[in-house]
Amino acid sequence: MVLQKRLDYSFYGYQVPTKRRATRLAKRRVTFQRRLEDNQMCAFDLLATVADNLLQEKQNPTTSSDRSSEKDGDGFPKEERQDANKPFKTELSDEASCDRKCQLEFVKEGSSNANSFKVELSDEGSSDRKCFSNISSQVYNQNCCSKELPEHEIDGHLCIASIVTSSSCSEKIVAETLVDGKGHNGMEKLASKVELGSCGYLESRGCKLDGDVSKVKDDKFGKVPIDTGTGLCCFEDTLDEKPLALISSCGNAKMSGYDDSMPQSSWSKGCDNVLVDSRDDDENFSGCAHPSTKIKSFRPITCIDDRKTKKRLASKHHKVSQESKHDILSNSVLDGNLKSVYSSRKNYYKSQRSQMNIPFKKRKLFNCSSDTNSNGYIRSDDTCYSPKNDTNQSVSCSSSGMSQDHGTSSLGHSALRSRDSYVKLRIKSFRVPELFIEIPETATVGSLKRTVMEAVTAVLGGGLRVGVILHGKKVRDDSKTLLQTGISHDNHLDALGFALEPNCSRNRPSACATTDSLHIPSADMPQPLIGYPSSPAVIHQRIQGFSNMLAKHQATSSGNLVESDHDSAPSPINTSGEKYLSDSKELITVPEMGMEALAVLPVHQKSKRTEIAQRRIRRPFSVTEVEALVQAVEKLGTGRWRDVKLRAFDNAKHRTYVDLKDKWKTLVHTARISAQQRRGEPVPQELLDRVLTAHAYWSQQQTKQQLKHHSTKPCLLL
DNA sequence: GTTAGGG
DNA sequence: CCCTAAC
Repeated sequence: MVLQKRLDYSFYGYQVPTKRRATRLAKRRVTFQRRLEDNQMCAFDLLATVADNLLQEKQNPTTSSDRSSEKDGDGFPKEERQDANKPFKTELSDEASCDRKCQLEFVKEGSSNANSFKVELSDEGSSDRKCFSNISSQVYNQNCCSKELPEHEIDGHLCIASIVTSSSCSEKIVAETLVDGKGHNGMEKLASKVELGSCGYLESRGCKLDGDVSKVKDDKFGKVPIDTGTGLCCFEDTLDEKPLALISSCGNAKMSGYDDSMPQSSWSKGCDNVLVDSRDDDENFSGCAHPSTKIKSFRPITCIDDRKTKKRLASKHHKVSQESKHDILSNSVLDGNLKSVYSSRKNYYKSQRSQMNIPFKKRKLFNCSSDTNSNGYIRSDDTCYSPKNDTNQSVSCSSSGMSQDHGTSSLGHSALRSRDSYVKLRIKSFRVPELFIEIPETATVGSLKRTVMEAVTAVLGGGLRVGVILHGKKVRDDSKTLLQTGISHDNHLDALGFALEPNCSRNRPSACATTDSLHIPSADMPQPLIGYPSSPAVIHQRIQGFSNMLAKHQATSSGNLVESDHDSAPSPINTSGEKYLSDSKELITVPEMGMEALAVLPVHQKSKRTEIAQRRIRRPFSVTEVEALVQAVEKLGTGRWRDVKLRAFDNAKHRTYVDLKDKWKTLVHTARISAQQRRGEPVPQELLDRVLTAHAYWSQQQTKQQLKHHSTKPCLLL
């Protein structure tokens, strides 16, 4: 099973209504428009936005006109309308019983080319709908036209717990996205560290990612039927048809309700419903289950002309991606972040009331599409994974940094504002690079958690630094004052952004892995899990860029052996992947900025990124591989790397002959140094001895050859 | 496209 | 692993 998890997601550039309409009808027809360039909107936001509106409706059941009268000057409804203590209910079947129910429906609008979809709010039969247009250049897969979200009862606080995506076009089921609370906590810490002048930053509450409680508990989750009939939304990328990622935000989320020891297989296949329980400390409890909410989104990927990119773009990969496009399923889970959003909203109502116009700007998301980005803005990406192998499943989960959003910032627009000459910034979150995890279905949830934790730790532990971006440019001069730089309280700081950047190259791999992995289709992996024991060890192997690979290959005595491309999955072959790579490694955040700013920033930085080559993920050679290499070299010699590759690593597509040559080089070096000086996974001395022997032998042969040449040549000349 | 070697 | 020169 393949799990792709993004710890954070972001997007930017969609417009939020600036005003509530005067009439009820109008009010309910709020159109959110995203910039085409972004071409994507994550389901999370979509839902969040809708939920936001729902919340308002709930709070103000009256018509908008009535509501307006109730509003304060800033237009925020009074808080007392919220019934915070009332548990959030999810009504799945008994609609009639719900006094207030909202149905979120993703509807394809117009022809397939309309490229827009709506989210309809059906409130007691009425058709309130919010229309999102241009969410994706191409939304909806042919097979998936509409998505229906389960009804949610709104109770004071909305909670759209999860968005699970699955593809109706494919039988493949999406795996679960698990978010390890720890991992997220790490992120939170990260974010909090950078936060400047935070006001009212709240700890994100732990959110549990739960299976569909209503059903899962009974059948051990996993039996929840996928409701393809309701219609799934598939966002297809028109640009290059690459599979896009799914977005889901996973804040502090943790799996609960599952037995750690339970094999994932029990739920990985059938459980496409993920329920997120969001608990709010302020409120007794609020949770919501969203069974069968499925959204599939594809992120548009722009092709880059980068030479390197091209180089690395294995045609096969492209191919695969495209092929797999249909197969891709991803689940996205919305998590507690949403909740946070609402809480924050709540706070707004409570204290600030000024930002009504900018509902969701709070989630600052920065997307950097492949074409954009240069300064580490990352497009909220998406993750797509589509293993051909049925056994493989992919999950993509992106979590948004929204969890930190508590709406406490005093000003809606930009976080920056102050009466005095202080610049107040509030960084809600930094984006954490995507992680790519592949784990056998038979692994336990517990091991999954550990794996995720490991990956997260690797990312966060790599050392980070903060970068400041102003108007799309990195501010490198640390000695300048804020004023000199243009970061002053009376300036519009919309264009100010921060980025977490790796301090060293260390983070790169991880980022890459995650990013790339998305696009690597299953096709790419000839032998998915075959030949790999589904032991925990394998799991480690799957964590690209982080842990040592403990791959246990079933060494074939003869030639070809070793890794199929599992590991290569994460390979940065994709164009998008490449670009993102650099992006990924940077955690990005921006103070609350207006939407425009968000949209604009990436653009500024567009060009630069493209040029940054993406480094392949580091894939330490396993002992098995080393053995295969040694064996091949013993036979073929040191000058025939291509043959060595074909002989022993033909199936390991991520190992080029150059890699093998390099490895041999290091092996020779390793063999010559003392054991104490060696690092990484220890190579058996026996192998090292063979390396030295073979190296000596072939060096001698080479020398002989050269001598021959030298001796013959002169003769000829003479 | 391969090799070899420095980085 | 990357990059390049050299073949």
